[in-house]
Amino acid sequence: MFGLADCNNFYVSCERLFNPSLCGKPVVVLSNNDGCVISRSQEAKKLGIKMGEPLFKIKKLVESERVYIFSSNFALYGDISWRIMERLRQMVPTIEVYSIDEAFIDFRGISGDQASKIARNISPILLRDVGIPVSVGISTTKTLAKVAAKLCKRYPKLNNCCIMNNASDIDKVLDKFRVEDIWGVGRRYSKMLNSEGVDTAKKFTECNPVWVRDKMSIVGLRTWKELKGEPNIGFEENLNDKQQICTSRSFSSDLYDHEKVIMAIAKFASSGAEKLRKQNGVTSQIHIFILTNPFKEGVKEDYRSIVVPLNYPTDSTFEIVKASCSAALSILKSGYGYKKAGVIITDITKKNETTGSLFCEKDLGKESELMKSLDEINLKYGRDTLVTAAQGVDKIKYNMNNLSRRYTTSWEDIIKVKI
DNA sequence: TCTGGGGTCCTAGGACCC
DNA sequence: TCTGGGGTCCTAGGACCC
Repeated sequence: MFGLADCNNFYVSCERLFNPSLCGKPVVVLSNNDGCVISRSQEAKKLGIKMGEPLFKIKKLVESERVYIFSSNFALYGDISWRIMERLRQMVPTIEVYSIDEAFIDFRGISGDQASKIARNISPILLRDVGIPVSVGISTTKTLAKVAAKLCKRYPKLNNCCIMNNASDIDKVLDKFRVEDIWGVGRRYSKMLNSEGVDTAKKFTECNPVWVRDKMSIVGLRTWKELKGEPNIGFEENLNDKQQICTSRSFSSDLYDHEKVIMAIAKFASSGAEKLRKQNGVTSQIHIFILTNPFKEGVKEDYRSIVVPLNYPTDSTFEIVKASCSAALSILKSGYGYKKAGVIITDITKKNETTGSLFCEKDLGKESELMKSLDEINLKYGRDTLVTAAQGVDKIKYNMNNLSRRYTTSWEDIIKVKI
């Protein structure tokens, strides 16, 4: 059996944890720059607020219905997530942390009865020890466990735990389960399937596998097999090392000043480099991209990206910032207002498994020590205590007008709460 | 006026090799 | 009129996820 533990309305639940008066009220959490809705309480869903909806489109509703609004506070959510995962690890054999608010559980080698017994305890214990409501679904494959977890959210009488293991139950569930709700079937595929008359998960399992493979590639076929109870998606305990690290932001206004865009790129590059060092990686290739506001009509539109190969694999902030900035400089065009930019670090290998370069003139050992000191100083005295000059001193403006405190991770904020 | 950010995997097609 | 067969690697783009 496989299980899935999935936090309910995670970001909203985190905000409520430190502000219980929000319980029972409509609450939403916004994306960076206070752009779109990315988490909604049950009450907010009931008001018809959709996932991904821009804030300005629901302004009226927010005012008339007194919806509580929060800017995203990832320092808080990340820390609460870590607590959830640590507590979960103590209860079950093995977990795969799948996202900030979800973990798969490997129950293989344990009897169905025992797995069910454990599963029923997870939600009450996490609620008691961490304070976050969690749905738990278990079944014979990851995809079916996803279905089961979704049922918990649909039927409160399940008490946040749904065990789906006999064939006739699964059959009944799939018959009522819409194809667009299946994990792995997105907007495009559900539209295609619907147009072919395949509107339920059950009908999907009755499709010809050759047809499925043809229309939805090998990925779709895997989903098809999983729904029929045949495990086809691997269980990965260590998903920590990223194959690419992307750091990007939208700006609060269009930037016509190239210098400002370059400063932002330098900042993205250096925070990417820091994440790279955290996983002991080195990169030999970076992508830079810049774009104008695609929603704005009547202005000149531009999207540009460039791939920069590096001379030798590196984790140095200096190298990565330098390469990123000069690449960005080469693609920026005057007269365009840039709304968003980003740096993607790719071609990542392990630092200790990478051979040095014959033609590198730098003392890489020294550079490594320097980076270590840089990271230590920024850890001790706070982010951006020490930055590259390219990044500049002036902060680039982002909208963040409804930010809660970092209740669990910032010493200043912890003190404030106590007072 | 205001529209997120960070990932994964797969496929097709081009450039190149012998 | 006729023009091989078998590969690899890379990239862009598309699909999906949260």
